[in-house]
Amino acid sequence: MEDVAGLAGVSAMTVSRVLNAPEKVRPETRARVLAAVQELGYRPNFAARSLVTGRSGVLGVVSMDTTLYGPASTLYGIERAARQHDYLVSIASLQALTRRSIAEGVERLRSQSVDGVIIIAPHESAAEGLRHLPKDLPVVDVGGGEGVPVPVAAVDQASGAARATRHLLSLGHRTVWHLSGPANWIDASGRIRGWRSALEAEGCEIPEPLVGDWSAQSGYEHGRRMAHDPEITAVFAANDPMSLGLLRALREAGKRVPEDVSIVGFDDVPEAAYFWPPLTTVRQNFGEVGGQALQLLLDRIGGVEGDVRRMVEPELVVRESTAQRR
Amino acid sequence: MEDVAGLAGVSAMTVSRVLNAPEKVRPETRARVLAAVQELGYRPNFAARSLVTGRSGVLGVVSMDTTLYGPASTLYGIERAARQHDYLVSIASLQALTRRSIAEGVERLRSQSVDGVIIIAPHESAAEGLRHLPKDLPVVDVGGGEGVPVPVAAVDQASGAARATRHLLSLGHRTVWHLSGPANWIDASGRIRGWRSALEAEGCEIPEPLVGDWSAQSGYEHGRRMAHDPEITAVFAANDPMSLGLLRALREAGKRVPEDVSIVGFDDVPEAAYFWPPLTTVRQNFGEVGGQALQLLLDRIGGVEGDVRRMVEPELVVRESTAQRR
DNA sequence: CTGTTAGCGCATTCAT
DNA sequence: ATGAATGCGCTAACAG
Repeated sequence: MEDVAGLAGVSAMTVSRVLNAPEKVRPETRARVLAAVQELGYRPNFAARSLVTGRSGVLGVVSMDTTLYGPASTLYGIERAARQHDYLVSIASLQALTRRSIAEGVERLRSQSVDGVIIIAPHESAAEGLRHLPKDLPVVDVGGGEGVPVPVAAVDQASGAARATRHLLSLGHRTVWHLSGPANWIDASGRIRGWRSALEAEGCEIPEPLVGDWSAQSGYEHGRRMAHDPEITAVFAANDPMSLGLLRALREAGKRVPEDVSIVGFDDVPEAAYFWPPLTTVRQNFGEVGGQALQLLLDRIGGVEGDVRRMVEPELVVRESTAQRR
Repeated sequence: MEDVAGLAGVSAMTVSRVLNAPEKVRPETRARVLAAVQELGYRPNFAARSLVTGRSGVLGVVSMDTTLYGPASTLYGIERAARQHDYLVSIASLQALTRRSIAEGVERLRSQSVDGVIIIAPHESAAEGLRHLPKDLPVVDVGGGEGVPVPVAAVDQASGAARATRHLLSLGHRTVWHLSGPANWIDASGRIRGWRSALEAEGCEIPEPLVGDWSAQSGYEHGRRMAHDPEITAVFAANDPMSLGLLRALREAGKRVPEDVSIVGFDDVPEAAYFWPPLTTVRQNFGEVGGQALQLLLDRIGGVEGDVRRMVEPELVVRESTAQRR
């Protein structure tokens, strides 16, 4: 910076001003400095600035398995939004969602002095972890449940599940079975809630939910059993991979979809339109959730207080895996 | 830090040593310092350390669309490996893989003084971008082509494609058609190369490759056309989503897989085993690639010179979408 | 093994 | 509108 100042014939201070508050410097001086910056290829030292301002310009994201479609898309949304606000995003991925591992991930990020952290941890045990966070670090949760002590951005799972269920009911099905995710996942319980309330509202019988583990394999295994039950004419599966497994199991057992059984999934992964048959499913706008989470975090960093919940509405995408009950 | 030093009755320097080179401090002193650190909840200031050491402990990853299975998995592998070496990973995702956008991503990362950058950009235009990188920044490329001027970690695409092709040939098919990715993607051209050479080695006719865009939709569209040609009994598709589209198109047209047409994909996404029929495909170990890339980068940061290529062998996973020619 | 001195590159404060 | 002095928190180099 001294060099730049020298070349431009000003003091280091002026260079600093040009970079941080250009309007406080006379245009001609500014131009000279900028030219010098260009010529010398000067790059501000981030660590030094951070040392004196106390802010790093880096945000952290703690997440489990960023390989899954949901977390990956959310992360992508966060990163895109962060870029627009001139923030960089660092990631800490977790092996498990225990209170300890969450604390550890946050700690790792914090030791690099991130300005705030977004936690993607749609699991009950995460809520516990969120309660024991350092108070002096702005934190936002993505997909968190009700009792979470920090701002939350999430897709309205219950609403999406209700849409799916009502769609099936409107097709004349007596009731709707549910292949759910593991019970201690926030998303899973939200979807169960929405499904159940939609059935209740219509006075339908409420079957016991079948519990899968999100994988296509678990959908397949449950599907093999369901195929034997002629009562089952409509199934709402809690995500698209399970729907895929379900689809295959039913077909192998000689059931036709949607003629014999209608199926609705959840997520709308890019491939869902090319399942066989094309899958009716509930689309989650993860990018939007990521953007909302970032905004919430920026607010927090800016000193805005209070617990906020930003809910994003999911959307039912009707394709060919659902049909009128016969 | 002064406070810690005071409480432990030592100088600030000793505290610093305890944190960075514990073996250079007498155990009892060390214990006292550690206790003081605990009690005061002291956290080293990262920016200050970085300012004086010149290293930040942060690595950058530049990638396009971390939503796709390949990049997401690679990123995950990198992050996991980085954690073991006490590095944090920051990401810069790109909208497009032009020379400009790559330079911009690297620049964004560099302005936050990352110690090195890994570029996931399996696209030809990226090679151009890689040639114009700052010389003073350690860079490693994932999935890059031959002429790339930096160390590269990648799956051996040609080898995987050859395996897939030979598998089909060994099943008695006269030749193998290829549904490729866009020509300017490194992976796509590597797979074309491997497929072609395997056909040549057996003296088979080499059909013109059909060019898709990686999406299930493009697989579907090409599939509709291919279904009319009775000559086509074996297809090697350049990734799993295209295979999915292909599968559906063929079936809709009344062709059976694998009885009428055999299909091999590439990637082995988690759902591939639940396609209908379960997809024979080539598994890429992205985690391994990520780990290798990180190691390469660490070497570079450590001053190791030279262009290195670390190739990871893919593996053929035989399932039920391929069968003997009838 | 431990302490002292110095300075990393920048922004804040107070002058001019 | 610009400059000079000061210190952010830490570690490298040297001294003891």
